[in-house]
Amino acid sequence: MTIRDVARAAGVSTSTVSYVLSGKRPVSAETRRRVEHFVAELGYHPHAGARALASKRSHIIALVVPLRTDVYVPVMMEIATYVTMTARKHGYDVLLITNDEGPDGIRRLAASGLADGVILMDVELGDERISTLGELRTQTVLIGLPDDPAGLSCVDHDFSAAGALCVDHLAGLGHREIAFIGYGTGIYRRRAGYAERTLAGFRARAEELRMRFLHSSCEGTYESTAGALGHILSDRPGTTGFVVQNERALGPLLHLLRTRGRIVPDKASVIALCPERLADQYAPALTAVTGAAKELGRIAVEQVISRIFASVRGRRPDDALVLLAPTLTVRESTGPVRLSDPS
Amino acid sequence: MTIRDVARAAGVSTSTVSYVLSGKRPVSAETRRRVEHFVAELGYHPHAGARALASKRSHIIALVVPLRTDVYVPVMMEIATYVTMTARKHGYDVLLITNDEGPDGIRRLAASGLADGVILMDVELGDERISTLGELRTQTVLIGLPDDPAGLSCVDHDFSAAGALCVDHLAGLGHREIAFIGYGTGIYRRRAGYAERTLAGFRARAEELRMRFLHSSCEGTYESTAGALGHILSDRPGTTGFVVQNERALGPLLHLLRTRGRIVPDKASVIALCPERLADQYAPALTAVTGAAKELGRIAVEQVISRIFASVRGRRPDDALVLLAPTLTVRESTGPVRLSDPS
DNA sequence: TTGTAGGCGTTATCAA
DNA sequence: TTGATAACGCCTACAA
Repeated sequence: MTIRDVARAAGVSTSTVSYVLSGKRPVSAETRRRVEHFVAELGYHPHAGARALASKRSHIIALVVPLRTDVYVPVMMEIATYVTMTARKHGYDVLLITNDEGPDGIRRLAASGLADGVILMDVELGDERISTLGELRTQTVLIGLPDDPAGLSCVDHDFSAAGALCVDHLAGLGHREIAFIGYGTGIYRRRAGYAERTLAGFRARAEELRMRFLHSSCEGTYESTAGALGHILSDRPGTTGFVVQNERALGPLLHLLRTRGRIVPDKASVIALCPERLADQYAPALTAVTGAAKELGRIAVEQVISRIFASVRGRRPDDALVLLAPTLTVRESTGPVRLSDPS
Repeated sequence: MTIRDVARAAGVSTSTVSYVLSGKRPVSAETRRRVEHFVAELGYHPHAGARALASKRSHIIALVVPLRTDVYVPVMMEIATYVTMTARKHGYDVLLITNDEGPDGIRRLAASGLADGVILMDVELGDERISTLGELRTQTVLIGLPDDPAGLSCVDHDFSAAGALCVDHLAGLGHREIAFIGYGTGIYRRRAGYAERTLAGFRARAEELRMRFLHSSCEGTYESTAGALGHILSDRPGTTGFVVQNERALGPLLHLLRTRGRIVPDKASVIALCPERLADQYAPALTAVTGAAKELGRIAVEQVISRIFASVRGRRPDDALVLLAPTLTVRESTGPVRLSDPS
């Protein structure tokens, strides 16, 4: 089943079939109808390799996923899913690449013409992979935000705004002494953008509003959460607001606050930086600041594709930098400060 | 940078370069060395499309992932990761396909020659996609177990054995009255293999050992977990062992048992069917029955590849059916039954 | 509006 | 042990 079979069946030349399929030159309505009819009837699909060879475009986008498991995995999977669906909508397929291949993997994709573009997930501040990308002629988009995004397009959540939004919400409820419970120290050490930037946004806004605040790292186990809370409450017993960016610490924290008599939300407010699905799942349901994973995936794909188009037309692609605004959803875990009664 | 450039540089013909790379015919040590030298020096990678066109093999495996989100996502991601890494080790790349394309998506992959083989994840008992696969000449492997796996290869965890293993462990500790807390009813209705088969294994073994048992569905929220536990304890107040196959119910359940005075493991034993990482994370750490996700991915890839090889050589591929034995890891949440003291 | 034909980079067959 | 060369299926510039 090749293009010639379709051409013969429809009584036209192969180029006409090709043009009907690509739309790159006008075809009379009648011919187009006949060709499309036989394409459908014969179940014809152009041979991907032949097409890539002749057109110099594979219609494949590579998605590089991290091997690390400290990121909240379901979110990555959700992004990957939306990347795939959006790509398909534009006639592209998605190739999955694990990060362990490193820069060589991307070089291979570029050199073999396997991928027209690359989407790199989980980019870190100071990411050493970024410099390697410049040499290649592959179009690249980052999900994440490196120190220097020159020559690339980037999409990410506006984590800084998310951190600030948490502070604003708590401040608006009258809290004056708050704490940030984040990820384990390893994550800050490797400068994961989502951790570093959220904390920075939190810090800046808290200082701006002259609030007292504390930052505490937490590995996510029950013990480490207990440790973090212990430190906070002994250093700053007056703390009433908790901003939590650590999915695994949420359950333990709620439990610990309860056992310590700090009933949420009457005696303590908790605001989570986590996906909606998670926030909904606790009792009390958590007020949360969230970013839309599907948007990330969609925009990343549209950015690579637009870069690919530009480069095909011989233009230098514009570098885009999109930061998605976070959303605050108020649920049951935050409330106005009540002066602690002496009872 | 094509094969001709390498050939010229090494002073040989293009076919010699090709044969050095593919190893499909003997090449003198000296020539091989020279060719390999220039391949590396020039950073040559064969053009994927051209290769696929000439050889009729794309060296790409398609991985079809479900869109549904009720499966425990990190496990799917882990499988996908290992599929990718194993595939690379064998010189294959992995194309990500979301399930929303349905059978047409797979037809497209086959017809366009984009994929040499397909791995279908999250296959259900009575899966309607299976029948469609027979028509295609693509080699297919299922992760999961359909009612009728004829003409296909399958890999999956031995969920039935896992269910039985839980019963055995509890029985060995002296429990005589146990309960199974599973997923929401929707999952059983669509006959997800991991749910149905685990429960069947649990049932069969419990009956065999003449234990009293109950099955309770649970959506995974705090409320539904409370509901499930409430039913169990009112119907069978003597229940001392809990088998839980529902990641989200674990936290709530532990908390509920504590508040009801059924201290784990002294007054109640809990055994989880979940990944190690999760089991480790609770206090007390959970005794758990687990399957190795990486093995699943690895075996699936090796099965497709072996099928592809067979079909290339004109043989009909053998249908394999591999069920991976589960592992029991005893932690802190299970212990011998203590007769409840009257205090 | 449509057809003809050259070429894309590899593989593999046939010779030597 | 190696080389020349005809496919592989499609795209697209050029003709008509």
